[in-house]
Amino acid sequence: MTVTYQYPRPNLAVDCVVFGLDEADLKILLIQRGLPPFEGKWALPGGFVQMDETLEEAAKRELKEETGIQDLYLEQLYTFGAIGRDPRERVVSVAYYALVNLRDHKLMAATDARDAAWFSTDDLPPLAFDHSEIAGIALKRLKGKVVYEPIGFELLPMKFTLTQLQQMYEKILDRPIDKRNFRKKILGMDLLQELDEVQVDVSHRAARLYKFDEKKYRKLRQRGFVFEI
Amino acid sequence: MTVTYQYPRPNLAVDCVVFGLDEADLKILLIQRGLPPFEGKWALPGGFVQMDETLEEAAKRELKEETGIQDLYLEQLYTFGAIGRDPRERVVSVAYYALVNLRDHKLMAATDARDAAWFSTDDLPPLAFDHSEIAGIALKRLKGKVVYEPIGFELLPMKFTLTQLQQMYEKILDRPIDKRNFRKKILGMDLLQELDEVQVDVSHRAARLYKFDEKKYRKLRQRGFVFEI
DNA sequence: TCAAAAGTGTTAAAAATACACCCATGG
DNA sequence: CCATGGGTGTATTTTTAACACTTTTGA
Repeated sequence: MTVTYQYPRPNLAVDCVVFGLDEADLKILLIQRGLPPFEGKWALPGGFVQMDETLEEAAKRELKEETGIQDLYLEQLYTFGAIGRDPRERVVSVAYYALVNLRDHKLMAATDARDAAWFSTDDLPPLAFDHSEIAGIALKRLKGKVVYEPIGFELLPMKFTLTQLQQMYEKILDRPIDKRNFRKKILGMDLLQELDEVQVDVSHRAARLYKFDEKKYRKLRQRGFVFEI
Repeated sequence: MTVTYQYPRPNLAVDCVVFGLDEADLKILLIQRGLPPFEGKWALPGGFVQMDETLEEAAKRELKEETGIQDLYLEQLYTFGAIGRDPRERVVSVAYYALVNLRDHKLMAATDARDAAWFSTDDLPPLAFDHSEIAGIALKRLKGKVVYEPIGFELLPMKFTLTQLQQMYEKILDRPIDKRNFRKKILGMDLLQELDEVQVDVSHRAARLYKFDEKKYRKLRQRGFVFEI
């Protein structure tokens, strides 16, 4: 299929910075490119926007195609439009960032990608295009946003302990948090639902499990409540 | 000039939400469209991105062409990519928001625009395309950002009184601020340079003039200082 | 019984808020 | 001399920060 336009148009793409958390640290999902340009190099998953899909739909489609990941928290980050950012031709890219629970999402590399893998945010390989810059901006946004919106829960399993929650913030913000003050604050918000369950298979006292109460949060926010760590 | 591509591409545009402040309230700059679609309707200034310019350059060019405004604080807001947002064809638009000192910028409507005018943010006319939504998101962003980045100064003249500064925040945030506490806080940040000048032509005690010290702010920020109202 | 992490309150310091009067100037 | 907005300090409340020991559990 070919099309003709009266004026030239930039190509429009989406790129995704997918964050995941494991026991060790905060990670980003990268794919190894199977095609030129930058063949063999690591890059953010992404691709061109089709005419019948929104930007967010394009981001979700590409993620699924290239990494197998579905059902995630996705939010627009920034649009990158520098002239030479793609060596072939003009490409403007709308970047998204996503948060997933790393353990729930098994990777499978597919179309256009040789491989897909998680990389620690403080040990990223050199990336194709301007993807290092995009990843850096995404990380900065995540650090900024996680403290005043309850998005960090997206990185955890549905049921989590207060220590897991605290460590999530410590890893993202890269600073220690006082355990007692943290618990006081987070429980005081009345956003967590205390479950009648505790950890299993741990060789020490099992911690109580909690889950984030989305419904309660929405109600509180309507009344002017602002989440804050 | 015509061009042929292998696959269809969305058209790429920019739109600008320009905020200005006067004695009365916070305003947005609109143009009255001189061409279809939505001919005669009010809309955000904007237009298509050319191949040899970045997104920000496109935004600045369109603003200058359509309203005569130059030299302003400009920041990317969000990219809008819903399928039917332009009735003619698929157009993805990168929205920017800008802050100007209303009195320094005389408007002159030009290309594609019949007219350009300032409208109070709480009394906007119905707008073309999805521009009402864009304006709403821009206002929300401004309210959110003005409290933790010193961008509000862009709305004031270079030299301003503390009362003007306070009223700027009151108009944007839409809530009263205590005069003494405000002065204590803002002067305590050590970001304002106290000038040896006072207001002229006022029929009461003339207030001292200040200016924002950009250099000092950058230094402080490097040391971890975070601006906050 | 030991190792490992869970769980729990109080005190001090800092920051935010509430609040009212005198002063300088021009008309 | 009056109207208008400019300029200033203190007391109270709220929020944040610092800090250490006992409990539970499985190995």
